[in-house]
Amino acid sequence: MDLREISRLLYQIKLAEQNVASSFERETGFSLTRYEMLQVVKERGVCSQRVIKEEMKIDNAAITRHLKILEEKGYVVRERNAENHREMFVRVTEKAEQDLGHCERDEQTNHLVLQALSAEEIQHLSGLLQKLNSHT
Amino acid sequence: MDLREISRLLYQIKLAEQNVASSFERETGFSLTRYEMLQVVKERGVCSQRVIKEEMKIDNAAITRHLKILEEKGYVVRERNAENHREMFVRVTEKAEQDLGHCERDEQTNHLVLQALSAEEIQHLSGLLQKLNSHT
DNA sequence: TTGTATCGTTTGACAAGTCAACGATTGATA
DNA sequence: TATCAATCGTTGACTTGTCAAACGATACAA
Repeated sequence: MDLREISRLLYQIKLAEQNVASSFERETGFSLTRYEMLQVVKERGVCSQRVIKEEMKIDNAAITRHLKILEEKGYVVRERNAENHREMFVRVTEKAEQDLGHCERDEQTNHLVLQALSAEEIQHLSGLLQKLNSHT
Repeated sequence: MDLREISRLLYQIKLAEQNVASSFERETGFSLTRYEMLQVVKERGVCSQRVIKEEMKIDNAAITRHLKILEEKGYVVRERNAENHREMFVRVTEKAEQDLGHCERDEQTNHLVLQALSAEEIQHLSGLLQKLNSHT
């Protein structure tokens, strides 16, 4: 396994990422990152940006900017934590719940991944990625 | 397999891409994309940007910009095709060959992927990605 | 020969990520 | 208690990708 073969593999991962992310956005109307972010916030009810950062492994700056956009679109509300004014508390709005539920219902079977891979293959892929990601 | 599970999987792919790309760059000194680009050009001897585009599935604009940087660093030379002045012919320099060979020798076993996955697992991952990528 | 379509590349405007520097709070300590 | 350090978030500069518009060849038709 020389460097050239490794780079081919890594480049395949890059292409896969680009393909799936853009098809996800095309099909749902949400960017993958913002969809995840809304789900993370929704599942916690209320949470600080630090929690989002730890959960999503994404840079603080990116979070601030995504939340600003989500706020403008009326998907989240932010307010300072009264007990600790450094923290911003985020929660999703009714509108977000509705729109998320909406695309949940719309896009059941037509996703790129489901077309390309069987359930077992997806399971397998997920396991490999988890192993890869856990090695920092 | 609902939308939430799909987005989790896709987000794993995104994280994997970010991890492997940045560790590749840290370890070799080349960005993954530019390394691939140099290899593609090197393997063909001389080629037009259109060929790079088809091989790498990357936008034209990105190619132009990467090549500009590689040219500034002395890794590639570009000249118009004398038979068709629309095309730019690209080839790698001596310096590129040397530096590529250099990091080839340096970085044999310490790559993230090799630490995380066995040879069979890598094989398997590659197959799954290929299947995924071939579905557009 | 003169449009006109097409090709290959370049450029500009945007999206989404990084890092580093900053600012406001809070907590710890001398 | 005054100061100093750590925490949380924001902002600015940069990278690397996209798409769309523009550009200079070239090819082909009338």
